Amino acid sequence: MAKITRQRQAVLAALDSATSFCTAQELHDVLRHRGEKVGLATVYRSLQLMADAEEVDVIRSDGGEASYRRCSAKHHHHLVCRVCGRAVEVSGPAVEAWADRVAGEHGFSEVSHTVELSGVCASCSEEGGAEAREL
Amino acid sequence: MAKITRQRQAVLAALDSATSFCTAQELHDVLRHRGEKVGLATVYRSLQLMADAEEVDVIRSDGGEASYRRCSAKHHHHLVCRVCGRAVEVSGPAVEAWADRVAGEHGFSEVSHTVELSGVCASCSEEGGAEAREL
DNA sequence: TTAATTGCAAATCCTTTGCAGATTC
DNA sequence: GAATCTGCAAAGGATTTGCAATTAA
Repeated sequence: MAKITRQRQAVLAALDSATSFCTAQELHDVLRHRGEKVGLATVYRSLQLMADAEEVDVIRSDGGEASYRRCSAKHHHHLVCRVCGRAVEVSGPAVEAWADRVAGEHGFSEVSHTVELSGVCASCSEEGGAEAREL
Repeated sequence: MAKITRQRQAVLAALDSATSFCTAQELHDVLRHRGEKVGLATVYRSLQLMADAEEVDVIRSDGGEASYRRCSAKHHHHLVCRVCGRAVEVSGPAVEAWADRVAGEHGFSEVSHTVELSGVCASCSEEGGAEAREL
């Protein structure tokens, strides 16, 4: 079973230090800058394993790439700023309830849902275009 | 502006006859079987145009492919069966309102949201594993 | 020791693009 | 006739995979 290798820990650490969702390639860059030598394929493989073990969340961007995020135990969603990329975690009891109800009405069970909100945060909309320097 | 070509109409027709979401490649196959000669690239291009014009819905599957579906004019979401792939359109006034409120609370504007529900539909869960033969 | 893991590069898969010829308006 | 399409094949970008060398247990 799963061995605890330097690479695996590095990927986890990179994931932990990320503010929001990251693609495998972004994580690979982070590791590279940190001086950790980890192959891109290994990053992909590690993320896959973690995703299978449900240790990380996976979402698909519009471009089709997979983004990963280490997830806290509890279920929640994200509100991401389209301009600066800042993300806020929001819990949505209302949404959870809605999802269950709607699913139930249609006879569905074992329901899971994906909810992602995006918009422009206060600072970015005021300044009319402050760039994202923080990634 | 948009020309009405045989290929374009064929893609639209294929999309209309589909029960649920289809990938570009699936649509291409459908057309092929119907005897319509339409290049794969053309299918992609048509779908892109339609998606831009908001004439079709686009979602990303777990595998990373884009799936398209002709949609009614109004905004709505989908409840998809993980087993047979059947999809139900659900409107979510509750979700829309929630999204706006949450975003507002965090100072975000120009909010958009993505919501997809998946589960196992009644027939599939009863039969404990009836396969999806219909695609 | 030994099964699991890594790295690299080649291979895949989905999607996009360049371009010459065909089409719609 | 002019601006748009289409098809094909080549190009791209993300992710996967084969395999020999490496490493944790």
